[in-house]
Amino acid sequence: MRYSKQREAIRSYMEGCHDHPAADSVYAAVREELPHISLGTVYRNLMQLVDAGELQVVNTGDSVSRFDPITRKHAHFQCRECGKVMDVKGPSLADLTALAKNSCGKIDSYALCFTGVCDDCLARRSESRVSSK
Amino acid sequence: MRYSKQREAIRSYMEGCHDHPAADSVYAAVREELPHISLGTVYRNLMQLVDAGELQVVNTGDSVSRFDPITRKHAHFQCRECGKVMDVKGPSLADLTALAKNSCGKIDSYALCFTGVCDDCLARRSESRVSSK
DNA sequence: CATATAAATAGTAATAGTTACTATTTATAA
DNA sequence: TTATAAATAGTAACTATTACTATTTATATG
Repeated sequence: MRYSKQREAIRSYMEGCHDHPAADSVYAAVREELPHISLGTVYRNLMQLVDAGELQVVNTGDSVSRFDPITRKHAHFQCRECGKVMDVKGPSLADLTALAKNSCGKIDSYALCFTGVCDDCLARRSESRVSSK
Repeated sequence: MRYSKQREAIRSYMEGCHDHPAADSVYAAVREELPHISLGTVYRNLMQLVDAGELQVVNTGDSVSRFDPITRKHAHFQCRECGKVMDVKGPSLADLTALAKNSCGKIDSYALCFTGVCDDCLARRSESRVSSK
């Protein structure tokens, strides 16, 4: 894998990025620094970084792939109101397989995404409830 | 929701269908009975049946929506070799939220899909290993 | 039973996310 | 310095899904 300023920009953007952006968000962000970068380059490099073990793909079930710089397997939470995705610590593969009753094959990974309403949206709700009274 | 033979065919096909087909598989299957049914009709009716609580959407993370006549929330297992999706009993929302450490908001649902190699593919593997010796 | 009407359909076009292709640029080894 | 292979930008293609529209059809009512 040869150096390229495009990949470096993507890598350094993703490094401290904990809001699980989809490719188009990464594209928008990196374009501030490299206005001529193409969306295809963003996709290609994100996948290369995944293959290199520097990123992880997160699929919440809403038809877009998101990217996470924390490569240790972990659960996520997505707010159905604002769409935000957050990390969830706790469940390990061992915990989860211990709960699983079926013997369908050899389990070696998982994807777990919780759904609900995030604290911010809950707060926003009660704010507007109060102010409308 | 008015009767239609198309919806009835989709409903009765899905009723006893436990292999979690995607829309295109449902389309192919129902076309044997109704050769002129259109793919759009299949999608529309599958979603209507989901809205009516007769089906559930299953997202394994491979970019297609699958459909499941068991509407009680449950986990799944997908074989990375053959793509097959199976039901997994055991983990409940209560079990899973008990494991989750973060307080990101109010969790009210989840999607859990295990990944690995199914028993059939494991058997196929050892078969070919034996026969190639 | 006839018929009005609103729901559903088939067929097609459009959309979103993603991948593939290709001519050109660029990192880097010799 | 230069050869070369990897990477890029830009565009086209692809897949899953949704939207649109003219036509058909289930069904409630007179």
